[in-house]
Amino acid sequence: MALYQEQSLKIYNSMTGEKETFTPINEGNVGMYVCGPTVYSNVHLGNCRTFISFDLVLRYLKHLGYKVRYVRNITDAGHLENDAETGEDRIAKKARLEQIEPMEVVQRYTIDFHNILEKFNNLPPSIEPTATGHIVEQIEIIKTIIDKGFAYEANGSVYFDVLKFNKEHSYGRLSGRSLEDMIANTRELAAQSDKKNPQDFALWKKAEPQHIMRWPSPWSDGFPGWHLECTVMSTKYLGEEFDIHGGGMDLKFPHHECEIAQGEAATGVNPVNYWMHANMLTLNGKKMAKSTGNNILPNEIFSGNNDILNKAFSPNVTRFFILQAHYRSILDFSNEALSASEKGFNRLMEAYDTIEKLPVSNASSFSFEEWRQSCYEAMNDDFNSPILIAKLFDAVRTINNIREGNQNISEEDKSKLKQSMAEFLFDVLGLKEGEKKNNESGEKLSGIVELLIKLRAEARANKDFATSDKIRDQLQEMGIQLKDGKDGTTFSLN
RNA sequence: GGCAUCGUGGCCGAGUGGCUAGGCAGAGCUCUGCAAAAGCUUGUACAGCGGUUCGAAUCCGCUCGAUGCCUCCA
Repeated sequence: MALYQEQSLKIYNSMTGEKETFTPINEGNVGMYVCGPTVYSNVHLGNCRTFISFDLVLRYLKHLGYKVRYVRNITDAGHLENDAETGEDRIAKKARLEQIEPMEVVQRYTIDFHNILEKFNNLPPSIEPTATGHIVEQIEIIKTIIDKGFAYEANGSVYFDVLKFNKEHSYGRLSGRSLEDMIANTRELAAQSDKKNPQDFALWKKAEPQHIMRWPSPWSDGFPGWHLECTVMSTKYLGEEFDIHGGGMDLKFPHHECEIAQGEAATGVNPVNYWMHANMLTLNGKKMAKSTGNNILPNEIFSGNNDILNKAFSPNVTRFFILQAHYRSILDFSNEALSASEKGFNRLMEAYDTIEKLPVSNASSFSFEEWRQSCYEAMNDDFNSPILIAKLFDAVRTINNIREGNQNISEEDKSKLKQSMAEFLFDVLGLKEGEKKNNESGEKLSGIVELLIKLRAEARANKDFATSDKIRDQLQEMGIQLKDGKDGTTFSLN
């Protein structure tokens, strides 16, 4: 029996604003689509938060025994600067500025994106399609939408007719807007536009002569609109109706709203059952964004080479910091918050390592099953990783108390606890087991330190504290921390 | 201006109509030759003002403040 049959997962659906019991279309299988990055620059930590959030979702679904097809796209064309009338393609702009081919830009930042996510220990998607690889499909769906009467051609470009669509369906459900309000409050300057209506959005844009990224189509040599690629690639690989669609909160409107419209216009059915939106990461209380310079790059965190942090933090700790907040809450990034996470994280991992050394008793003084189920309940409640982590810290206290002889654990519970902790820490939260000093020089180092510990112990036995303190203090200066415990001295590298 | 979200102890962050997470910092204690490290113990906070209720920080209203979207954005 799969775990998902025992556990009742609830997901907050942005469409309804409520937590709903998750039931996939095909039992045991989940289709999930997440909007990926536009690869025109390095991903910053804010971008990463979204992908880490959905990595948590993916991992938990898999842990529950679902077979998940996870599709995450790469936007390598069609994403314009500013508005669609005058904007320049982001990729093309970068290529022009750096005097390289657009595909070089795409390649460079796609590689960067993959590297960073790998450092964060994100699982790769099942399929990672690109917009430029699906031009044919995008042209086909535009034809369909035109045939159904929800799009029109104007001067070589094709626009989605929002007003027409709104008469038969409804536009604005996801973001809680009404088209009437949008029309009443639009700040659109009625510039030279081919659109019938300011709310209409481009499905296909005719390329200006200087525009280098262009493809032939029945309407013009041009390029697809940004919203279209996600509709095409999600439905191509997951079906006209699929389970989960995710993305950053800032994509809710207009991007996801347009996706719903395109999907319904083309197929007549609502494409997505559960909409999930990850909230923003802020820095100094403001949204982290490339355009404003208010951001930090993952590599700047890992190296400590930045003005915000006073030291480097590992990808593991950074991931832990992100998971200590719920994915739907705004999270503020700061040196203090990250150091607090680091300390907590280290304590958690040390307790995990302690489990196997615990003395066992005939019976446990606590209920393992109750604790385990409380961990599942946290995750079942819309992937509440902060609560799960709190439960893991409860286990830390229990583990330490057992070690101190204040509590007991049975042989059976001990192995179960170890297994469960590993599952939650590594499989579900996606943390990496500490980088062990598992190489040859590491072994030699620990041999040397063990020797010094022995010498120091001898000095202490002879009450030669000058020597013993010298060894301890100098090792400390080198970043090797000696820890005098009940059963001898151990050490750790800072 | 419109739509939406949020405002929790020194800091970060969950949650909830009464049983009042968790982490970090602080304090006390244990251990220690002294330290450090580690461990244990310890915190009644929920923007303000009204209202509903036996009871609200949790529901409703207003005020103030912050943020997001409305144009590209994870």
